[in-house]
Amino acid sequence: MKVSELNIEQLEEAASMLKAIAHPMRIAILSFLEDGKKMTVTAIHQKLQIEQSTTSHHLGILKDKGVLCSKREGKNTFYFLKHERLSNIVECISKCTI
Amino acid sequence: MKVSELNIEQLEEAASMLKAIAHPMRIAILSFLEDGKKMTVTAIHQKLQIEQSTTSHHLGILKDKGVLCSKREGKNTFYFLKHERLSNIVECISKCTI
DNA sequence: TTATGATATTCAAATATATGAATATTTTTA
DNA sequence: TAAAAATATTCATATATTTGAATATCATAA
Repeated sequence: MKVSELNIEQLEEAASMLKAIAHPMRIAILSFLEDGKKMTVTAIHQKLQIEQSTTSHHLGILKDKGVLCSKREGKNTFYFLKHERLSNIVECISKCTI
Repeated sequence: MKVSELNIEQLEEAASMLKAIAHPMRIAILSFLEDGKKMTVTAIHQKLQIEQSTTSHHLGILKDKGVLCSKREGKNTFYFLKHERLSNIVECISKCTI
């Protein structure tokens, strides 16, 4: 499908997904999860040095908008990319900002 | 450069560029400008059926954040993609939302 | 030089997003 | 079952974004 054939619903869904990604901490999270890696909330919260609840909010946004998936294992919840392809967005935007 | 090596300034610049794109009308604008196409404010405003001033705001945001360039020719201002590569983002996000 | 067309800017109001403290929930372990 | 660890949710506050009417600016042509 050509991008120019996107209808308003598709434009809104794409925008909502991009908006979820468009935040410095959330881009960092995506970069941690390249190549199928999985991380817990605590691991991300410690690596980013932001509050646990803030981290959980960010992960919730990414999951809600279809960027991440999660899987509970005991006390931990592991988050990971829904589509490997999504790493391309971060890579592409990085190349355009150099 | 690997995405995982991005520092906070680079993360913020990438986020700011992505945030500029992350809007249904602005994604539509990007789709109009694929393949090096150039369009005036009026043409975009008519094609999107949104107000002239709103259109100008959107174009200003995209230009300010480094997504578009503009070139005045007489009374008209033509807008076009700064990096052809940016079409990939829209294409990628579209594939992930199907 | 004035009128017209094209674009940009200012401003206000409505809406959305971000953050983190406090608290609740879920799961395991003592 | 009670305590502890991990995560999620609620809530309030601060900040940012979106929209469009009104107006200003810029460029051309009469």
